[in-house]
Amino acid sequence: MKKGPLTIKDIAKDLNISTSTVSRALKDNPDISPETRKMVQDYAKKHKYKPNALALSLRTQRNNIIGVIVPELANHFFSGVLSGMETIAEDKDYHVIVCQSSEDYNREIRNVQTLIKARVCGVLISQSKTTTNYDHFQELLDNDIPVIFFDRICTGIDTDKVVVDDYSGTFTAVEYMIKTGCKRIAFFTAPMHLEISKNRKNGYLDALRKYHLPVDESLIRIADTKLLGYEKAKEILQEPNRPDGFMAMNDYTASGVLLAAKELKLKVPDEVSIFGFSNSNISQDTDPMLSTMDQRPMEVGKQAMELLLEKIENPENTSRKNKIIKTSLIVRQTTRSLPEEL
Amino acid sequence: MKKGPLTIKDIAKDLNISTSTVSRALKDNPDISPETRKMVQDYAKKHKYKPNALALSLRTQRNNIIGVIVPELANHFFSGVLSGMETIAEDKDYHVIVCQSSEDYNREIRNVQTLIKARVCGVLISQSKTTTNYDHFQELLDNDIPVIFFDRICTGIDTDKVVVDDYSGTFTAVEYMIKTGCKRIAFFTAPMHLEISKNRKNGYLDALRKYHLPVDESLIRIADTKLLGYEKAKEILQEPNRPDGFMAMNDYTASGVLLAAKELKLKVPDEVSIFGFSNSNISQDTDPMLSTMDQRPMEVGKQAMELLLEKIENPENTSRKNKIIKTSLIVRQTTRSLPEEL
DNA sequence: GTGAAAGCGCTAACAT
DNA sequence: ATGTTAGCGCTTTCAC
Repeated sequence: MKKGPLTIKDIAKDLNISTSTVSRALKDNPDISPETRKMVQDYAKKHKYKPNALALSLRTQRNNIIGVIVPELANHFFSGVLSGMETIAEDKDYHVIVCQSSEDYNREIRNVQTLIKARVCGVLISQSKTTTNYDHFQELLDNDIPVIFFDRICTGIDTDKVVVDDYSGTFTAVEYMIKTGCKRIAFFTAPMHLEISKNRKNGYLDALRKYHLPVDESLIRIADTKLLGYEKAKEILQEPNRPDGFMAMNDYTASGVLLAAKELKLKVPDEVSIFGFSNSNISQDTDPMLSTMDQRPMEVGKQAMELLLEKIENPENTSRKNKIIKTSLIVRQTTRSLPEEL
Repeated sequence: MKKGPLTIKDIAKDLNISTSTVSRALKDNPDISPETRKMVQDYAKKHKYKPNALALSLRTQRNNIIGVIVPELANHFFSGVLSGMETIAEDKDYHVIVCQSSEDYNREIRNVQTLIKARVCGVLISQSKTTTNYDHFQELLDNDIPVIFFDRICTGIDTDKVVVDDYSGTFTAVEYMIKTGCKRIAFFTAPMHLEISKNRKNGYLDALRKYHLPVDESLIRIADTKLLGYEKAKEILQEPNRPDGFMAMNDYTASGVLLAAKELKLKVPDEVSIFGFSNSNISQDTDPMLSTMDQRPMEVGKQAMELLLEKIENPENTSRKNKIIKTSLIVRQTTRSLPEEL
């Protein structure tokens, strides 16, 4: 009676052959006679032999583990992204180790150390909001561990990235409102030092320009929470020349705008159109339900993982790749319908 | 110029000592002279030596990886649970590998195979809704891999479990409504064959009994979605002897009930109290915001992970442990305030 | 067609 | 106080 899991050695002893023969037979090596192969394979199946992944890793120096660092797991977007990553990884026989930075720079550093120690063969990162120094990311590269950033990308490190197309997402949403009759569209955004804000603003401005609508700076406000959305909308909607459309930073802000409009007895979407962003759960909970842009978290996750695995499996290819994930328009009830196409 | 990461061998060669001395010096073994120790440690730090976890695992037959199988990652409860697990694991230097079954029995089987192959040292499972056969779980135990179930426990396998206290959560919520003046409380539940429904119903009934309120079977309805909550509430609220309180299966159902009450111009909470369950995001998005029971996902995750690590580190202790995580009452705006305590 | 032996990185008996 | 050796499970030359 032996202890521990069955090894190649055990099989060899039991079958009176050498370990190398067993090893080869298991991989259907044609050098080995068909009879021996069959014998070994039958034995393995019968005794549920499972190769020791640890020993394998030690030899190949590859453990097929991918590390992922996200700011927060309990978040609709990130858990969706992780879900997408999982899907691809499972397909190609990789495992995913998750770490959360909890938006904390120091914890993020520890996450990186952990992953280096675990000798993962690649890392996917969406950086914490508090991270401003990138030495720890560089350390990954110094250890020859490929890194891909997604969503919250790090512009200070030269590597591949996967981002959501904020520019054209915003452009499309604003264009939709214009096509459905809006003439004065307000833009509620996050602080302008963020990359995301700049891209969204450009999308907004370009849509207005395309349709020759005037740009009114007073319609552009910093508001990225439900409360701020509510307050600023209430303010702006009581001015003489009130807007007839709102492009919000996210669904929470949009829900605040909606609240303000309802309180002012303005009809949504007839008098005021509202567009959210993210397609988070809340967008289906409001009444009327929010029109919004889906950021396709699954797709972000899948693409990032695919990019990484490609890089791992073709290390000689050093070209930079940036993927931009198109958002997808979700028209619900806070915007009007498109007029019939010609 | 050598390639690959620095090994003990490299250090030994460079310092003209043996690998065992290096190994010992790195662990501050007192057998080694302080000078040698310092020399080795300084060298290691300077050259950023990192022990090869793979080689270590091969020796110790332990890789400090924990597998987790959840039905769905993009879910408020499960991502919270995972978050809690992560916290504990990180503390004790374990890694977490996530798998999602996507509520699919066959995928769950594959998840289990994957984890066995990866030779994880323990597994945490919340089973898929479609799982009715437990052979794959048994296989984990046959491979000497400790298993803990959480939330969606498997009653067919003899192992430790961590569950949410549905009984007393419901009891507490119903009791709260009674204390704040409700006399006729409806109970909206999921299908009664589920463990969770039975436990909740018992909590509901016992609370009524404690305060000598009559049980009216017509107030107990199957409703576990927003739509069903809306429909059944609308129905029941228009009957002559309408209820003045609702205990819902989850926050979605509760939001449907709220919608119905608002449409019928009933004042919430003055004329109708409503309790949700889960403390999911939506509970803060409704107007008024829902009173609900928090299921403390973090706590579930932490406790499950602690139980597992204890089992891994003390394999000789074979006693069964079941943990019941108390829910916590969250009073928002769909219930009245408690009268002043005496 | 099969076996013996070396080696992946590290540790721990067992020398000296 | 330090070095030598064997071995964790597996693959892969190199022999025969």
